[in-house]
Amino acid sequence: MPLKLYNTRTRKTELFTPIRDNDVRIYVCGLTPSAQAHLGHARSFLFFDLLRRYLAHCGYQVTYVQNVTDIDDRSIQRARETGGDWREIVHGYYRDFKAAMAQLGVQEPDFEPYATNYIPQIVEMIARLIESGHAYVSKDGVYYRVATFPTYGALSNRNIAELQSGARIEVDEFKDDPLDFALWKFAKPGEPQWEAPWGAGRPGWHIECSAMSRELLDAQGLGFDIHGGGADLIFPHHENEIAQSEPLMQHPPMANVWMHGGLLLFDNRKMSKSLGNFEPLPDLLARHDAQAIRLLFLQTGYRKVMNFTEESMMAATGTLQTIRKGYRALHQRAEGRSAPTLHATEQLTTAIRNALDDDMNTAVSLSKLLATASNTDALVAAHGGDAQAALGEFHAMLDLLGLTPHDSWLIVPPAMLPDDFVQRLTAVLGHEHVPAGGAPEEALAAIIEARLAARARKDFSESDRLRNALTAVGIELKDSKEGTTWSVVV
RNA sequence: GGCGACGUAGCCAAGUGGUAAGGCAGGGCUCUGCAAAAGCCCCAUUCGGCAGUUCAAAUCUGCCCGUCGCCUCCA
Repeated sequence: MPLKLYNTRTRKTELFTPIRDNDVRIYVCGLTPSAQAHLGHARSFLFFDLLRRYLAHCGYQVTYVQNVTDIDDRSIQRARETGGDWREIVHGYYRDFKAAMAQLGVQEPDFEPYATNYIPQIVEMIARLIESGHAYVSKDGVYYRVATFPTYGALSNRNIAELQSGARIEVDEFKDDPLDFALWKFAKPGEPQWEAPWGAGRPGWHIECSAMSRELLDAQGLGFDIHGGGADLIFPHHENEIAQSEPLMQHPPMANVWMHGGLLLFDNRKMSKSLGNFEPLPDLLARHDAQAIRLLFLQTGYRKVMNFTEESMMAATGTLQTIRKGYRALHQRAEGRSAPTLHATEQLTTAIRNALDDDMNTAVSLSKLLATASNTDALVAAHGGDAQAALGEFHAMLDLLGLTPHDSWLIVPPAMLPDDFVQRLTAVLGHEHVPAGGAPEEALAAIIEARLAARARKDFSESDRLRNALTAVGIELKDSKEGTTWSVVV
C-alpha cells in the first residue's frame, strides 16, 4: 500500500510521489525562540519527526530542514524590556528547546539554518522581487505587493477581495495596500541591523523561509516535496512564502505537498505566546515521561485539534506501561535463544505500515502495536515460536514510532527510600527488627528477611504483620519465584 | 462577517455506505498462604439533535444545537 498524504494545497489526500526519484526534501517551519517553547510546539515537531522516520523507513533518502527565525520584533522588544541582548535571549530559548526535543527523541534536522546567517540570500531574493515588480521600497521598509500575485490566497482558501474587506487587517500608512507585507524593515536607532541596498535593517517574517528553503533544498527553483508547520501558519505565513518564492521559480509550486499539524489546546484554549496560557516544555518534561508525551500525540490524528489534559497524560502514561511490559515479556522469552530469523511473518509491520500509509494514521498503527504488547504470545506464535524474531519486529516498530526501547525498560527501576525511613519504621515496629542507627536499606533488608523466615515456618500472621508494617511506611513487597522485591508506593 | 475543524462509552480516541478498533479507568475470574505481578473475560443495540436518501447510514444530504480554530505575532 503506497503512502498517501493530505495536502493542504489541494485539500485532498494524495499519493505521495517525490519530485527527484528517491530523494525527498522537507522543509518545516521551526521555532521563533522569542519565548519558551510549549507542548504545542512539541506536538508539531514530534509529528514531523515521525513523518521523517517513516519516509526513511520506506526507503527514501530524506533531507530535513527546520529553520530558526532568530530575529523578530518580539525578541527585540524582549531585549529592550529586560535590558539583555537579543541574541542571548534567542539562543537561550533555543538551547532549552533543543534539549527538550532531544529528550522527546526528536532527531536532529539535517539543516538547522538561522535566519541571520542567510542575510545575503534574503537580500538577493528581495532585490529580485523588486526587479520583477513584486516588491517596492517604502518609507519604513520594503514591502511585497500582494496584488501582483494573482493566486494569493490559494493555499488558505481565501480570495484577495475578501481579505481586503476584512476589518482586522492593520492599516499602515507606509503600505500601498493593507494586504502588503514587509520583506525588510528599516532599523530604528539601537535595533539590530544588517546592510542592504535600500537601507540597513532586518528581514521581515516569512522571507527567511523562502530564501533558506531555496538555498538548501531547491537551488534550481523546481520545488521541493513537503513543506510543513502548524495549522496556524497557513495564513499568512505560508501564503506569503508562496507569494515570495513562486514568482522567482522555474517550476512552481514551491512545495508539492503542504502539511499542517492540528493545534494543541490547553484547557480548551489555544496555547500561545500572546495568551500566555501554557506550561513551558522543560517544566512539563520534568513532570512527565517524554515517551508518554509522544505516545499521547500518537493516539490522536495529527490534523485534529487536540485538547491536552492532565487526565489524558496519565492515561498515556498507563498505556506506555503496557508497552513496556509487553517488551519486557518478549525480551524474557527471547533470552537464550539464538539465530534470529527475522522476516518470518511481519504481520505487525504490515499492519502498522498500512495505517501510516493512510495519511500517517498513528492512532490505528498504535492500536496494532498495543494489541501485540498485551498479547505477546500471539506475536511469538506468528513468528513460528521464534521469540527472538518477534522481539526484533516489535523493537523495530517501536523505533519507527519513536518509542525506542531503552535498557531501563527491562528492569524495575530501583526506588529511593525516603530519608526518614528508619525513623518511620521504628515508629511502627519499634526496635524489634530495626537495628538502631543502621542504613535504611539494611533496616528494610532485615524486615524482609524476618518476614521470609516467618513464611518459611508458616507463621503467616507474623508475615502479614510485617507486610502491613511496611505498607504503613509506604513500601510494597512483591513475592515471586525469584525472591522478594520491594518498591516505594507513591 | 468570511473560511475551516470538531461533537463516538466515565475519560482519550479509530472508523467516511455493510452493521462500532485500541488505550485509560472500572468490574469478574484463574494463579500463587495473603498481597502484588501475570493471564483470561466483561464493559456503546449505539455514534450531538431532527428530518431525508438507501435493501443498508456514525459514515451521504438538509436544517438545528454545541465547542474550537484561522482571518493579527503564533507550531
